[in-house]
Amino acid sequence: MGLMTQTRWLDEREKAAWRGFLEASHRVERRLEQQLKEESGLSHPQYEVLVLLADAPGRELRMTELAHALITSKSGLTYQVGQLEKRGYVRRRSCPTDVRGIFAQLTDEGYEALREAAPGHVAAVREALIDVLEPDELTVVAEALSRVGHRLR
Amino acid sequence: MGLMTQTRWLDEREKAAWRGFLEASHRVERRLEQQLKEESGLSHPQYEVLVLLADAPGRELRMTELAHALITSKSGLTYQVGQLEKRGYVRRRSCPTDVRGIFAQLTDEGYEALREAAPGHVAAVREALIDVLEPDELTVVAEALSRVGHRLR
DNA sequence: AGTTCATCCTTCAAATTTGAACAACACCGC
DNA sequence: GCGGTGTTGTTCAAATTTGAAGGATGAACT
Repeated sequence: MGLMTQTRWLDEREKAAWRGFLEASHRVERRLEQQLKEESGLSHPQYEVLVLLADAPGRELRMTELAHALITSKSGLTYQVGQLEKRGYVRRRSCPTDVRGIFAQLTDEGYEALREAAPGHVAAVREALIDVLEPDELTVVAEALSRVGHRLR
Repeated sequence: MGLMTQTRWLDEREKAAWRGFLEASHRVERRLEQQLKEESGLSHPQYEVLVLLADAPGRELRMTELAHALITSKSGLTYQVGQLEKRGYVRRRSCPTDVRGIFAQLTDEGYEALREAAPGHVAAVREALIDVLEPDELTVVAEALSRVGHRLR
Protein backbone atom coordinates (compact mmCIF):
# COMPACT_ATOMS: atom_id res chain seq x y z
CA MET A 1 0.00 0.00 0.00
CA GLY A 2 2.77 2.41 0.92
CA LEU A 3 4.48 1.59 -2.35
CA MET A 4 1.60 2.74 -4.45
CA THR A 5 2.25 6.27 -5.56
CA GLN A 6 -0.82 6.82 -7.66
CA THR A 7 -4.24 5.25 -7.62
CA ARG A 8 -5.82 4.06 -10.84
CA TRP A 9 -9.31 5.42 -10.27
CA LEU A 10 -12.28 4.01 -12.10
CA ASP A 11 -13.33 5.73 -15.30
CA GLU A 12 -17.00 6.18 -16.16
CA ARG A 13 -17.42 2.82 -17.83
CA GLU A 14 -15.73 1.01 -14.99
CA LYS A 15 -17.73 2.87 -12.41
CA ALA A 16 -20.93 1.97 -14.24
CA ALA A 17 -19.92 -1.68 -14.24
CA TRP A 18 -19.11 -1.60 -10.55
CA ARG A 19 -22.29 0.21 -9.60
CA GLY A 20 -24.35 -2.04 -11.79
CA PHE A 21 -22.82 -5.11 -10.26
CA LEU A 22 -23.40 -3.85 -6.72
CA GLU A 23 -26.96 -2.76 -7.26
CA ALA A 24 -27.90 -5.88 -9.19
CA SER A 25 -26.49 -8.23 -6.59
CA HIS A 26 -28.20 -6.42 -3.73
CA ARG A 27 -31.56 -6.16 -5.43
CA VAL A 28 -31.59 -9.69 -6.77
CA GLU A 29 -30.62 -11.05 -3.38
CA ARG A 30 -33.35 -9.02 -1.74
CA ARG A 31 -35.99 -10.12 -4.19
CA LEU A 32 -35.15 -13.80 -3.86
CA GLU A 33 -35.06 -13.58 -0.11
CA GLN A 34 -38.51 -12.08 -0.13
CA GLN A 35 -39.95 -14.52 -2.64
CA LEU A 36 -38.66 -17.56 -0.80
CA LYS A 37 -39.73 -16.45 2.63
CA GLU A 38 -43.14 -15.52 1.33
CA GLU A 39 -43.95 -18.58 -0.70
CA SER A 40 -41.94 -21.25 1.09
CA GLY A 41 -40.96 -19.97 4.52
CA LEU A 42 -37.32 -20.57 3.69
CA SER A 43 -34.41 -18.15 3.72
CA HIS A 44 -32.12 -18.08 0.72
CA PRO A 45 -29.21 -19.66 2.60
CA GLN A 46 -31.53 -22.43 3.76
CA TYR A 47 -32.79 -23.03 0.24
CA GLU A 48 -29.24 -23.26 -1.02
CA VAL A 49 -28.42 -25.86 1.60
CA LEU A 50 -31.32 -27.99 0.43
CA VAL A 51 -30.29 -27.66 -3.22
CA LEU A 52 -26.72 -28.70 -2.57
CA LEU A 53 -27.78 -31.67 -0.49
CA ALA A 54 -30.33 -32.80 -3.06
CA ASP A 55 -27.65 -32.85 -5.75
CA ALA A 56 -25.08 -34.64 -3.61
CA PRO A 57 -24.52 -38.41 -3.66
CA GLY A 58 -26.55 -39.95 -0.86
CA ARG A 59 -28.16 -36.54 -0.44
CA GLU A 60 -25.56 -35.70 2.16
CA LEU A 61 -22.49 -33.51 2.50
CA ARG A 62 -19.91 -32.78 5.13
CA MET A 63 -20.45 -29.56 7.04
CA THR A 64 -17.18 -28.10 5.82
CA GLU A 65 -17.98 -28.84 2.19
CA LEU A 66 -21.32 -27.16 2.61
CA ALA A 67 -19.78 -24.11 4.22
CA HIS A 68 -17.27 -23.73 1.38
CA ALA A 69 -19.91 -24.19 -1.29
CA LEU A 70 -22.17 -21.65 0.35
CA ILE A 71 -19.35 -19.17 0.85
CA THR A 72 -20.29 -18.72 4.48
CA SER A 73 -18.61 -19.15 7.83
CA LYS A 74 -18.56 -22.49 9.63
CA SER A 75 -20.51 -21.14 12.56
CA GLY A 76 -23.06 -19.63 10.23
CA LEU A 77 -23.64 -22.99 8.64
CA THR A 78 -23.94 -24.68 12.03
CA TYR A 79 -26.74 -22.27 12.80
CA GLN A 80 -28.61 -22.73 9.53
CA VAL A 81 -28.36 -26.49 9.59
CA GLY A 82 -29.68 -26.32 13.14
CA GLN A 83 -32.69 -24.42 11.88
CA LEU A 84 -33.29 -26.91 9.09
CA GLU A 85 -32.93 -29.76 11.55
CA LYS A 86 -35.61 -28.23 13.76
CA ARG A 87 -38.00 -28.32 10.83
CA GLY A 88 -37.07 -31.89 10.04
CA TYR A 89 -35.61 -31.01 6.64
CA VAL A 90 -32.10 -32.14 7.49
CA ARG A 91 -30.59 -34.73 9.80
CA ARG A 92 -27.05 -34.95 11.15
CA ARG A 93 -25.08 -38.12 10.77
CA SER A 94 -21.57 -38.67 12.05
CA CYS A 95 -18.93 -39.65 9.55
CA PRO A 96 -17.72 -43.27 9.70
CA THR A 97 -14.17 -42.57 8.54
CA ASP A 98 -13.59 -39.43 10.56
CA VAL A 99 -14.94 -39.12 14.05
CA ARG A 100 -14.83 -35.34 13.87
CA GLY A 101 -16.83 -35.18 10.69
CA ILE A 102 -20.56 -34.59 10.45
CA PHE A 103 -22.75 -35.28 7.46
CA ALA A 104 -25.77 -33.11 6.89
CA GLN A 105 -28.33 -35.30 5.15
CA LEU A 106 -31.51 -34.25 3.42
CA THR A 107 -34.63 -35.94 4.78
CA ASP A 108 -37.65 -36.90 2.70
CA GLU A 109 -39.50 -33.97 4.20
CA GLY A 110 -36.63 -31.72 3.18
CA TYR A 111 -36.69 -33.09 -0.34
CA GLU A 112 -40.41 -32.52 -0.51
CA ALA A 113 -40.04 -28.96 0.75
CA LEU A 114 -37.44 -28.29 -1.92
CA ARG A 115 -39.71 -29.79 -4.57
CA GLU A 116 -42.46 -27.41 -3.60
CA ALA A 117 -40.23 -24.37 -3.30
CA ALA A 118 -38.27 -24.84 -6.50
CA PRO A 119 -40.79 -23.72 -9.15
CA GLY A 120 -41.44 -20.38 -7.48
CA HIS A 121 -37.76 -19.83 -6.87
CA VAL A 122 -36.79 -20.57 -10.46
CA ALA A 123 -39.52 -18.29 -11.72
CA ALA A 124 -38.14 -15.52 -9.52
CA VAL A 125 -34.60 -16.14 -10.74
CA ARG A 126 -35.82 -15.86 -14.32
CA GLU A 127 -37.80 -12.74 -13.66
CA ALA A 128 -35.00 -11.04 -11.73
CA LEU A 129 -32.00 -12.02 -13.79
CA ILE A 130 -32.04 -14.68 -16.47
CA ASP A 131 -34.92 -13.47 -18.61
CA VAL A 132 -33.67 -9.90 -18.35
CA LEU A 133 -30.52 -10.82 -20.23
CA GLU A 134 -30.23 -11.20 -23.98
CA PRO A 135 -28.84 -14.58 -25.06
CA ASP A 136 -25.42 -13.17 -25.88
CA GLU A 137 -25.37 -11.20 -22.65
CA LEU A 138 -26.15 -14.38 -20.78
CA THR A 139 -23.12 -16.05 -22.27
CA VAL A 140 -20.80 -13.20 -21.45
CA VAL A 141 -22.11 -12.79 -17.92
CA ALA A 142 -21.78 -16.50 -17.21
CA GLU A 143 -18.25 -16.65 -18.55
CA ALA A 144 -17.05 -13.41 -16.97
CA LEU A 145 -18.58 -13.78 -13.53
CA SER A 146 -17.51 -17.39 -13.26
CA ARG A 147 -13.97 -16.20 -13.77
CA VAL A 148 -14.46 -13.53 -11.12
CA GLY A 149 -15.67 -16.10 -8.64
CA HIS A 150 -12.89 -18.54 -9.38
CA ARG A 151 -10.15 -15.99 -8.98
CA LEU A 152 -11.32 -15.20 -5.46
CA ARG A 153 -10.85 -18.68 -4.05
CA MET B 1 -48.58 -19.84 -8.96
CA GLY B 2 -51.48 -22.22 -9.11
CA LEU B 3 -51.96 -21.28 -12.74
CA MET B 4 -48.54 -22.42 -13.76
CA THR B 5 -48.74 -25.93 -15.11
CA GLN B 6 -45.11 -26.42 -16.06
CA THR B 7 -41.95 -24.79 -14.82
CA ARG B 8 -39.36 -23.50 -17.24
CA TRP B 9 -36.27 -24.91 -15.57
CA LEU B 10 -32.86 -23.44 -16.21
CA ASP B 11 -30.75 -25.07 -18.89
CA GLU B 12 -27.01 -25.50 -18.47
CA ARG B 13 -26.07 -22.10 -19.79
CA GLU B 14 -28.64 -20.38 -17.63
CA LYS B 15 -27.63 -22.34 -14.58
CA ALA B 16 -24.02 -21.40 -15.18
CA ALA B 17 -24.98 -17.74 -15.40
CA TRP B 18 -27.00 -17.93 -12.23
CA ARG B 19 -24.34 -19.80 -10.28
CA GLY B 20 -21.67 -17.47 -11.58
CA PHE B 21 -23.65 -14.45 -10.55
CA LEU B 22 -24.31 -15.82 -7.08
CA GLU B 23 -20.78 -16.91 -6.39
CA ALA B 24 -19.26 -13.74 -7.78
CA SER B 25 -21.49 -11.47 -5.75
CA HIS B 26 -20.86 -13.37 -2.53
CA ARG B 27 -17.12 -13.60 -2.98
CA VAL B 28 -16.65 -10.02 -4.12
CA GLU B 29 -18.73 -8.77 -1.22
CA ARG B 30 -16.73 -10.88 1.19
CA ARG B 31 -13.41 -9.71 -0.18
CA LEU B 32 -14.34 -6.03 -0.03
CA GLU B 33 -15.71 -6.37 3.46
CA GLN B 34 -12.46 -7.89 4.58
CA GLN B 35 -10.25 -5.37 2.79
CA LEU B 36 -12.13 -2.40 4.17
CA LYS B 37 -12.29 -3.63 7.73
CA GLU B 38 -8.64 -4.53 7.64
CA GLU B 39 -7.19 -1.40 6.11
CA SER B 40 -9.72 1.20 7.19
CA GLY B 41 -11.79 -0.17 10.03
CA LEU B 42 -14.95 0.48 8.03
CA SER B 43 -17.66 -1.92 6.96
CA HIS B 44 -18.77 -1.89 3.37
CA PRO B 45 -22.15 -0.35 4.18
CA GLN B 46 -20.41 2.37 6.15
CA TYR B 47 -18.02 3.07 3.31
CA GLU B 48 -20.91 3.36 0.90
CA VAL B 49 -22.61 5.88 3.16
CA LEU B 50 -19.49 8.03 3.14
CA VAL B 51 -19.20 7.81 -0.65
CA LEU B 52 -22.78 8.85 -1.23
CA LEU B 53 -22.54 11.74 1.18
CA ALA B 54 -19.26 12.94 -0.32
CA ASP B 55 -20.85 13.10 -3.76
CA ALA B 56 -24.00 14.85 -2.58
CA PRO B 57 -24.54 18.61 -2.68
CA GLY B 58 -23.60 20.05 0.69
CA ARG B 59 -22.22 16.63 1.53
CA GLU B 60 -25.56 15.70 3.03
CA LEU B 61 -28.55 13.53 2.22
CA ARG B 62 -31.86 12.71 3.78
CA MET B 63 -32.00 9.44 5.66
CA THR B 64 -34.61 8.03 3.33
CA GLU B 65 -32.63 8.90 0.23
CA LEU B 66 -29.62 7.19 1.71
CA ALA B 67 -31.61 4.10 2.59
CA HIS B 68 -32.98 3.83 -0.95
CA ALA B 69 -29.58 4.35 -2.53
CA LEU B 70 -28.01 1.74 -0.28
CA ILE B 71 -30.82 -0.73 -0.86
CA THR B 72 -31.18 -1.28 2.84
CA SER B 73 -33.92 -0.93 5.42
CA LYS B 74 -34.58 2.34 7.21
CA SER B 75 -33.80 0.84 10.58
CA GLY B 76 -30.58 -0.60 9.24
CA LEU B 77 -29.52 2.81 8.05
CA THR B 78 -30.40 4.38 11.38
CA TYR B 79 -28.03 1.93 12.99
CA GLN B 80 -25.15 2.48 10.59
CA VAL B 81 -25.43 6.24 10.68
CA GLY B 82 -25.42 5.94 14.43
CA GLN B 83 -22.14 4.07 14.25
CA LEU B 84 -20.63 6.66 11.92
CA GLU B 85 -21.85 9.42 14.19
CA LYS B 86 -20.09 7.83 17.15
CA ARG B 87 -16.83 7.98 15.23
CA GLY B 88 -17.45 11.59 14.27
CA TYR B 89 -17.63 10.82 10.54
CA VAL B 90 -21.22 11.95 10.18
CA ARG B 91 -23.47 14.47 11.90
CA ARG B 92 -27.24 14.64 11.95
CA ARG B 93 -29.00 17.84 11.03
CA SER B 94 -32.73 18.34 11.06
CA CYS B 95 -34.39 19.44 7.87
CA PRO B 96 -35.58 23.06 7.77
CA THR B 97 -38.50 22.47 5.45
CA ASP B 98 -39.73 19.23 7.02
CA VAL B 99 -39.63 18.70 10.76
CA ARG B 100 -39.69 14.95 10.32
CA GLY B 101 -36.70 14.91 8.01
CA ILE B 102 -33.11 14.32 9.06
CA PHE B 103 -30.02 15.12 7.03
CA ALA B 104 -26.96 12.96 7.46
CA GLN B 105 -23.98 15.19 6.79
CA LEU B 106 -20.38 14.18 6.21
CA THR B 107 -17.94 15.83 8.63
CA ASP B 108 -14.42 16.82 7.73
CA GLU B 109 -13.17 13.84 9.69
CA GLY B 110 -15.48 11.64 7.67
CA TYR B 111 -14.22 13.12 4.43
CA GLU B 112 -10.68 12.54 5.54
CA ALA B 113 -11.43 8.93 6.48
CA LEU B 114 -12.95 8.37 3.05
CA ARG B 115 -9.92 9.95 1.41
CA GLU B 116 -7.65 7.51 3.19
CA ALA B 117 -9.83 4.48 2.59
CA ALA B 118 -10.57 5.07 -1.08
CA PRO B 119 -7.29 4.02 -2.73
CA GLY B 120 -7.21 0.63 -1.05
CA HIS B 121 -10.88 0.08 -1.77
CA VAL B 122 -10.56 0.95 -5.44
CA ALA B 123 -7.56 -1.32 -5.75
CA ALA B 124 -9.58 -4.14 -4.25
CA VAL B 125 -12.49 -3.46 -6.61
CA ARG B 126 -10.12 -3.65 -9.55
CA GLU B 127 -8.48 -6.80 -8.36
CA ALA B 128 -11.74 -8.53 -7.56
CA LEU B 129 -13.87 -7.47 -10.50
CA ILE B 130 -12.90 -4.74 -12.92
CA ASP B 131 -9.45 -5.89 -13.96
CA VAL B 132 -10.70 -9.46 -14.27
CA LEU B 133 -13.03 -8.46 -17.09
CA GLU B 134 -12.00 -7.94 -20.70
CA PRO B 135 -12.95 -4.53 -22.07
CA ASP B 136 -15.87 -5.88 -24.06
CA GLU B 137 -17.02 -7.97 -21.13
CA LEU B 138 -16.94 -4.87 -18.99
CA THR B 139 -19.28 -3.11 -21.38
CA VAL B 140 -21.74 -5.97 -21.51
CA VAL B 141 -21.72 -6.52 -17.75
CA ALA B 142 -22.29 -2.83 -17.08
CA GLU B 143 -25.15 -2.62 -19.54
CA ALA B 144 -26.81 -5.88 -18.59
CA LEU B 145 -26.54 -5.63 -14.82
CA SER B 146 -27.67 -2.03 -14.81
CA ARG B 147 -30.81 -3.19 -16.54
CA VAL B 148 -31.24 -5.95 -13.98
CA GLY B 149 -30.97 -3.46 -11.16
CA HIS B 150 -33.34 -0.98 -12.73
CA ARG B 151 -36.04 -3.55 -13.36
CA LEU B 152 -36.14 -4.44 -9.69
CA ARG B 153 -37.06 -0.99 -8.43
C1' DA C 1 -60.29 23.76 10.32
C1' DG C 2 -61.01 18.83 10.05
C1' DT C 3 -60.24 14.29 8.19
C1' DT C 4 -57.76 10.97 5.94
C1' DC C 5 -53.85 8.93 4.18
C1' DA C 6 -48.96 8.69 3.22
C1' DT C 7 -44.21 9.73 4.78
C1' DC C 8 -40.29 10.24 8.05
C1' DC C 9 -37.26 8.31 11.36
C1' DT C 10 -36.66 5.79 15.46
C1' DT C 11 -37.27 2.07 18.76
C1' DC C 12 -37.69 -2.56 20.05
C1' DA C 13 -37.28 -7.56 20.10
C1' DA C 14 -36.05 -11.39 17.45
C1' DA C 15 -33.28 -13.51 13.98
C1' DT C 16 -29.03 -13.92 11.87
C1' DT C 17 -23.98 -13.38 11.11
C1' DT C 18 -19.32 -13.09 12.47
C1' DG C 19 -14.86 -14.29 14.46
C1' DA C 20 -12.38 -16.01 18.28
C1' DA C 21 -11.83 -19.69 21.41
C1' DC C 22 -12.19 -24.48 22.17
C1' DA C 23 -11.97 -29.63 22.37
C1' DA C 24 -11.37 -33.61 19.86
C1' DC C 25 -9.27 -35.74 16.40
C1' DA C 26 -6.54 -36.80 11.75
C1' DC C 27 -2.23 -36.75 9.44
C1' DC C 28 2.64 -36.57 8.62
C1' DG C 29 7.37 -37.26 9.36
C1' DC C 30 10.60 -38.78 12.48
C1' DG D 1 4.59 -44.81 18.45
C1' DC D 2 5.13 -39.74 19.28
C1' DG D 3 5.06 -34.99 18.94
C1' DG D 4 3.84 -31.17 15.92
C1' DT D 5 0.58 -29.23 12.85
C1' DG D 6 -3.68 -28.60 10.63
C1' DT D 7 -8.83 -29.95 10.50
C1' DT D 8 -13.48 -30.41 12.12
C1' DG D 9 -17.60 -28.74 14.06
C1' DT D 10 -19.55 -26.29 17.93
C1' DT D 11 -20.12 -22.69 21.33
C1' DC D 12 -20.12 -18.12 22.91
C1' DA D 13 -20.56 -13.09 23.00
C1' DA D 14 -20.81 -9.19 20.21
C1' DA D 15 -22.23 -6.92 16.06
C1' DT D 16 -25.51 -6.42 12.63
C1' DT D 17 -29.95 -6.91 10.16
C1' DT D 18 -34.76 -7.25 9.85
C1' DG D 19 -39.68 -6.14 10.19
C1' DA D 20 -43.33 -4.54 12.95
C1' DA D 21 -44.93 -0.84 15.74
C1' DG D 22 -45.29 3.80 16.98
C1' DG D 23 -45.19 8.99 17.35
C1' DA D 24 -45.10 12.97 14.83
C1' DT D 25 -45.75 15.44 10.79
C1' DG D 26 -46.89 16.67 5.81
C1' DA D 27 -50.22 16.88 1.97
C1' DA D 28 -54.41 16.79 -0.22
C1' DC D 29 -59.09 17.24 -0.21
C1' DT D 30 -63.54 18.86 1.60
